Amino acid sequence: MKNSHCINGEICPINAVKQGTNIHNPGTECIITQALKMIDGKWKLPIICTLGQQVVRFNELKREIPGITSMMLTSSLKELEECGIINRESYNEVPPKVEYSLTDAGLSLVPILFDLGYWGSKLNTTKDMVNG
Amino acid sequence: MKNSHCINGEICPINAVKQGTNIHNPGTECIITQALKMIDGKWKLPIICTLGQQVVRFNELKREIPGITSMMLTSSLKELEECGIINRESYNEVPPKVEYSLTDAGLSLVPILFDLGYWGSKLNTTKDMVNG
DNA sequence: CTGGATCCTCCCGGATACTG
DNA sequence: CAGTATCCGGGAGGATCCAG
Repeated sequence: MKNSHCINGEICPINAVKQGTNIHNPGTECIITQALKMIDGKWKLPIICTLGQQVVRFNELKREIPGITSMMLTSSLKELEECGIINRESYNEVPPKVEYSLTDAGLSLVPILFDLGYWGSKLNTTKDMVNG
Repeated sequence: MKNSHCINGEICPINAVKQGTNIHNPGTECIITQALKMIDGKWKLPIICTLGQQVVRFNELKREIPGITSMMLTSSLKELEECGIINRESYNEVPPKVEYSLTDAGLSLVPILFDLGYWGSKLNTTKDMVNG
């Protein structure tokens, strides 16, 4: 069964993960860790899911995501843009108008996240049954 | 396209995510956020991937995961056990012997994580091509 | 409207020493 | 061998005010 989950003949993610934890090899980080880092942080997921299929402006996002501050929204959007998950379209108008949307890569991430959510909900259901 | 990603007719994860961010509704957290929390932390992923299909003892894990301390290994294993991802089997022997392995739920998580890793690696490949 | 700059708090995780 | 106990620093994220 070893390496049965390897992707396209690359180094087995299992080994890659272990390398990723090696402080002597910080450059060889696991691809799963890399992917998780892209959506890490308190507000990335709400942003991704709020965007969904839509094109949304800054203050719309702020309204749709209760509790987020301008600073956290700005920095989260910036990081998501830098790793290619969202598009940022700025119009030179007064007052300013900036529109955010998911890239194709961002759109392709959504079903995977829903798989993960479904996995978690099944797990909780099982636990609830065991606990009565 | 709305709700096109809904899981089994449940509330659309998009709405669930936004509820999850609502400080007035802390109990209604998004299933994706819940799932991500289960594997959150610096050492959860290395542990899961090191276990893989194997049954591994405490100090074996410690050796296989460079940099981890006993304390972080203990607490991470505990959290993973509590949410049903790993099994803990303790034998009453001297010296002590405790074996850890993935539960069925834990095993079913691995392919999803590899999907995520594959998604991330594709995204990076695309970016590299764009940047030359 | 779309952010930036500053200050502050909390807690994750590291270091070290100890135990049944 | 398989953990505990304690102390501590750094960074993520919140609050508030400011700006083009």
